[in-house]
Parts: sequence; structure tokens; C-alpha cells
Amino acid sequence: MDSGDTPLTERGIRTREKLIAAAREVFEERGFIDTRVSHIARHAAVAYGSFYTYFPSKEAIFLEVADRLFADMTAHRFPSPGREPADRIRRANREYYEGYLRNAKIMAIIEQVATFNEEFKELRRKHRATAVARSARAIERWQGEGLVDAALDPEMTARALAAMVDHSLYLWFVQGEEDSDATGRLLDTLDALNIRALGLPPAP
Amino acid sequence: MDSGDTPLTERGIRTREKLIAAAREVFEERGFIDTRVSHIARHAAVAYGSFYTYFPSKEAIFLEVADRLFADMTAHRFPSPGREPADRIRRANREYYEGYLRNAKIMAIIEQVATFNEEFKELRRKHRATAVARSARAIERWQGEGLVDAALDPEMTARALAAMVDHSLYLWFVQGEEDSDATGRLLDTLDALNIRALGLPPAP
Amino acid sequence: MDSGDTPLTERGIRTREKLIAAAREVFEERGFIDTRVSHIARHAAVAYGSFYTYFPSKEAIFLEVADRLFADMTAHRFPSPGREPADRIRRANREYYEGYLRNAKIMAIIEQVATFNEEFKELRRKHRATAVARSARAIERWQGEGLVDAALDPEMTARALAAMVDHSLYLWFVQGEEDSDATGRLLDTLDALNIRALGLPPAP
Amino acid sequence: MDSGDTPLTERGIRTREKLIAAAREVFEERGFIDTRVSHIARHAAVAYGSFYTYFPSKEAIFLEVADRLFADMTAHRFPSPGREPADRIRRANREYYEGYLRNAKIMAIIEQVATFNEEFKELRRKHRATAVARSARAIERWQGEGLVDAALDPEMTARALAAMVDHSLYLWFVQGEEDSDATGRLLDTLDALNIRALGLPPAP
DNA sequence: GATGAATGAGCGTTCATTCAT
DNA sequence: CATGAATGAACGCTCATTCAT
Repeated sequence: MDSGDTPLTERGIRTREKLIAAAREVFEERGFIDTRVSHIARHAAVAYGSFYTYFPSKEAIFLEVADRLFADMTAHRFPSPGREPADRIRRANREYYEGYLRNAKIMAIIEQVATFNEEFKELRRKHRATAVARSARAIERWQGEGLVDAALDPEMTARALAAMVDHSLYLWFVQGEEDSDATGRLLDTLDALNIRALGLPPAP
Repeated sequence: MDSGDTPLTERGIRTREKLIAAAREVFEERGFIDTRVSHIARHAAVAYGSFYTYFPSKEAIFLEVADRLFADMTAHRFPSPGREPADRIRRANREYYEGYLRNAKIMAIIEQVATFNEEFKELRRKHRATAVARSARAIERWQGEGLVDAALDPEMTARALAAMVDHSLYLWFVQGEEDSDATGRLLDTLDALNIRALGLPPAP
Repeated sequence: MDSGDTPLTERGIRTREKLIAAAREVFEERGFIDTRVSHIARHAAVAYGSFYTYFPSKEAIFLEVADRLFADMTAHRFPSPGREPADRIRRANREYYEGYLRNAKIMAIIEQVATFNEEFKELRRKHRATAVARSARAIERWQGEGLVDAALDPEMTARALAAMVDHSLYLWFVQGEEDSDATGRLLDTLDALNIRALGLPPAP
Repeated sequence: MDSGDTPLTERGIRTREKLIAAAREVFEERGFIDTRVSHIARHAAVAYGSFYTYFPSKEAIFLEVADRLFADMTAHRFPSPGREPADRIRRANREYYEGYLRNAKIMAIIEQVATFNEEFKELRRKHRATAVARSARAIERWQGEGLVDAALDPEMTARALAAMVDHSLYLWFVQGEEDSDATGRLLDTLDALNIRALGLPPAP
């Protein structure tokens, strides 16, 4: 009954990977609530009982799927040194938009699970805190350099702007308010509001 | 017998109200998913079957609870004529904050339900569309008066700023990131970012 | 709680009649199993609770409906004196066919109820026994007159021929095997088989 | 998990068979309407949920029981070549009587279900149509050979005589009008009426 | 380890009947 | 007597998890 343990054999690893890939697809298709363990097992072409050889519960496999997602969402982050702040914001945002689009469906499910599962709520909170802290440090730096008004609370500003971007993308791509023709306008507006709110000089 | 009907007698109306009040409390306490019809009935001190005299399902009573919430959230809106734009934004935001606080718990549940129930997704969408449209009209007016940069897309700006306020409040009050000492800083920051993003002159 | 009693006031009688008429229509429409007391009450434009003022149960009102049906089915029977036996059989059958058609829908429901309700099973049995006995007496008479072979068992013959007519009509009109163009052929065949089976001389 | 599937293992097949056998017994005992899935599971000494591993509903298992019944009722049919028509009718009837007796109880339940379930109505209709068609062809053949009056409508005759036999047996064995001493008289009478109605020469 | 059957608590919903007004 | 709300036992079905092979 050592389910959840990392399997040791080559074959076991393959089965585990099949389950994770299947889980992501099924979760994207049906949401967390409407996904059954049987769906995942069948989709992975694995016996029902074998699921529990690798994961102790539906929550556990979802946690793994979400972990990989967060890795993907943050892996592509790389600094763009020696740029104007406005330009760096635009670049960072664009990367985030792309990541969001790539993972929009599963992001939606994570959002769903976070509304009723404490463990997930906490996971989300941590990821957000990390991102907000990094962003707040950048704002403080810019305030030190006289680029951003010192009257702004760096942490709250970072929070609010992250919320703006996150939730706008969520509503647009996930909650079906998307209008693909207008996507460009939305993204441009998010960039502009970010930059204006901070009072940064628009990059030339 | 046919649930969903408006009750015809005083007594029936009372029972229905008891159920709605109980439902709100139970939903706030346990969330939508973990709420059972039996919880609501018991909390209302009403027989199990009586629930179905008034509502055909858990979804139905939740819709009623949410309807009343939206009514409350919008009812308190009143115009503040002859003010500076920045001042009006601050006032409107404060009203919204108060409404949010008053209804934070149930707002959270609505957010939850909207992640898996199409009917609710649609309800939320409509309410948001109304609010965004009003806000976009105000921005256009201010652009006409030369107070806001004409380069900003009014609709997308309205969307993004609404998302910022909504989601910030949601994360703060609902997802447990609240730190009551800092609430004032958050709200001030939201006001400030709103005003700065639009490029409005800060009211004196 | 004296429900089931015959009401005394004019108004009470009217309400009771309304319920019976409504019950027949609803039973015909939905069958016994799928009929709810609420359907009957609503169809009669009578309060739910009032039903129980007049009938102690769904079974009770059905019994009343069925009683009236049997009255109608037998009321039209009148002897046709001084005829040939074959002619009398044809006449009697025709009357029965007409009655069946007039009441086919409710006959179907009675058949349904008789499959699971002992009280109804017994009611049907009695009605059938009466009809079979009368028919058997006629056969005996004809045997006495040398018109029918004395080797035939009068009671069993009466039973079997009644079963033939009853069930043929049931399958034809009720179980939806009806083909209206061919109805005449079916009825003629039933007459002919009756007469031939008894060995009666075909009426000229 | 998905009920209705054919089980894949020996053990699964055994459980499924246990359920079917138990279902037949419980249906015979209590009728379709008063049978609960829990009764069947308990009678089969199987967990409640296991029922749904094999059948999606009470209707589904009943369909299977009925299918097997019809197979039994028709399997024993074998031709009796080179006999007099009257003799063949007697033989065929006797076989049918025996089958009916063997399955009388469950036949009753099928009759019951056919009164309110469209799927079953249709199943019964098909079986009857097959039997009637075969019988009608025999009548036509005898008409060609001059043994049966050409004036008789073969199809309607086949229908009516089948209805006579079927319903007589039903009333006798199922609806509790049975009087075991007289059973022989009933069967003899059914044979005789069949033969006389067709005008066949009684076999010596 | 893989397989798929077995388990049963749990929940939503129904509806005949009773009761308060 | 009329009215319609109140009651709650009963049942069908689900599905995460455990177990036997």
C-alpha cells in the first residue's frame, strides 16, 4: 500500500507518466469535479486499480499536474537586462500571456479547485506571494531610481497589478468572454495600464 | 407539490424565507459543493421534503441567494454629482468595497459555482458586462472632456480596472490573504492605481 | 377524517364528481403508476388536500372510476330475442367492441393495475366470472337444443372464447398494434371464429 | 465501473449470473414494481453497488431475464413432420403450455411491465409478430390444401387464436383463476376450439 | 506490479399522506 | 369543508477506495 511513492522500474515510470498526461487531458476536458478516477485510468489505458499504485487520490494526481504547470509557467521567465522599465514590463507580460494561453484550460481547473480545497488554496497563495514579492522588489528599485512615485505602496501595488493581469486573462481566456479579434487590444491595454499606473515613462 | 412555485400563503412565504436565509448561512459556512440540502433544511428547522416544496434543487436556491446578493451590491449605488472624476472613482470604489465586505463570504461561493456551472457563469458575465459598460461610458466621457488620454481603449480599460479591483478584493477578503491592518493600504492603493492608470488629476 | 364517505351537500357532490372526471382523464393520459394525486387535484381545479376529503387514496378513486366503466360496459347489453345463435353472437360481440373502443384507454389502465393490485385482480375476476357464467349458460342451452356439440366443455369454452375476444381487442386497440384499415377484418374474424368454434350454423 | 459491460473475468461472470438468477426469483416473488435493487443484491449475496457494476438499472436486468425467458419459450419448438394438422396443433399447443407453466410467474411480470414500459411493449410485440406470422403461414398452407376454409383471414385468425391461448393461460395460471383439477379440461378445450375454429378434421 | 471486481456510505429527489389555518 | 403547506421514509444511483486474483 505504498501508493504515491515514486516507482522504481522503468515500466512503472512510464505508467505513472501516462497517468499524469491522461489526467491533465481529462481534467481539462471535464473539470476537477466531474472527473472520475475511472476516466483517467481509461484514458491512460491503465487498469482502474493501477491508478492507486501511483497516486493515493484524485487530489494527489491533480497536485502533480498543477506542479508541472507552475513549473512551465515560471520556467520561461528570464530577465531582460538593461532595458527600460516599461519595456521590461511589456516583455514580462507578453511571456505571461503566452504561458497563460498555453495553459489556459488547466489554469481554469486550478482556479476551480482552489475555491474548495485548502491545500490548493495554499499552493496558489505561495506562488502568488513569490511573484508579488519579486514584482514589489522591482517597484522599490524603480522608486529608488526616481522612476516610480515613492508614495505608492510597493507590495499593494504589486498585488493589485498582478490581480489585474491575472483576472483579466482568466475572464478573457477561461470564462469565455474571449473575442479573439480583440485580444490584441486587451493585452495592449493591460501593458499600458501597468505602465501608466506606475507612472513610468512609456518606452520610446 | 411542484417545487419552485411562489408560495400562496403567508406561512409559505415565511418558510421560503427561512430556507433562503438558512441557505445563505450554510453556503457561507461550507461552500456550495459541501452543502447538502439536508443541511439547509435542518438549519431552517424545516422538514427535508419541504425544501423541495420551494426549490427544485440546491442550484435553484443558490440562484435566489445570489440574485439577492447582486441586488444588494448594486442597490447602494448612488451618483455623486458635481465632483472631480478622481473623487467619484474613490467614492464608487469605497461603496463597492463596503458591499464586498458585507457579502464577501457569499461572493466567494458565487465565484466557486461560476467555475463549474454554466448558468452561473452566464449570470456573472451579465453582471460584469453591465458594470463594465457603465464604467466604459464614464471613461469615454472623460476622454471627450480631455481628462483621460484618448489612446486608451475604453472598454478594455474598464474591464482591466474592474478585474483589478474585483480580484484584489477577492484575494484579500476571500482567499484568506487578508491582513486587517493593511486593508486600508490596499484600498488606497486600488484607488490610486485606478486614478493614475487613467491619468486623471488627483483630486486635491 | 371521514374521507371516502359520500358527501352530503350539493357542493360536495360536485367536487367529488369533478375529481372523478379529472381522475379518469389523468389516468388515461399517464397510466396509474405515473399519476400523482396532485395531478388529479390540479386537473379538477381542486385543492390538493381536498382530494382526501373524498377519497382515502389513489386506489380508492381508481376503483370508483373502474366501477363506472364496468357499469358502462355492461349497461348497453340487451338481449336480442328470437334470433339465430350466430346472429346473437355477432350482435353481442359488436356491442362489446363498441364499448371497448369507447373505453379502450381506461381499460388499458385497469389491465395495468390488475397486474399488481390484489383488490383489482379480484374485481376483474368477478366481472369476468359473471360474463363467463352467462356465456356458459347460453352454450349449455344451445347444446340442449343440439346446436352445439355436447362434447365441448361449456365453461372452458366460454372462458377461452372470452379470452380470445378480450385479448385480441386489448392488443389491437390498447397495445398499439392497431391498424385502423384492418379493424373490420379483425372483428369479422373474431365473429367467425366464435361461431365456427362452437359449430353453429352461420346465420344466412 | 461502467455498468452494462460484459465482465472480463471468470469471477465477474459468476457475479453477473448470480444477479440474474436472484433477479428472476425476486421478480417472481414480488413483481417488477415492488422489487428493489437492494432486494436483488441481497438475494444474490452481493454488495448493493455491485449491482450497478453489471446493470445500469432494474429495467436492464429485467430485460436480460426476459430475453432468456423468450429463448427458453421458443427453443423447445421442434417440428412434427408428417402429421395431421389437428395433431400438429395439439402438439404445438402442448409444448407451449409446458413452456408457459415452466415460466408462468415471470411471464406474469413481463405482462405487467409491458403495460407501462415502452421498450417492453415493443419486445412483446416483436415476439408476438413472429409467432403470429409463422402461424398465419401454416393456415395459408392449409387453405391451399383445401383443409381450411379460404374465407378466413389468415393473419387475423392467427392473431385471434394466439390471443385465445395466451390469455387463457395467463388468466388460468397467472391471475390465480387456476383450478388444478380442471387444467386438463381447459387445455383440451383450447385444442378443440383451435381445431374447430379452423374447420380442420379432428385427428382420429 | 497489474488487473478489474467488490464495497457501501452517502446524497438528491419523490410523493402519499397528514396537519394547521 | 377547503386549502395548501409540512412531513419524512424510501429508493435509485454514484464513485472513491479497497481487495482478491
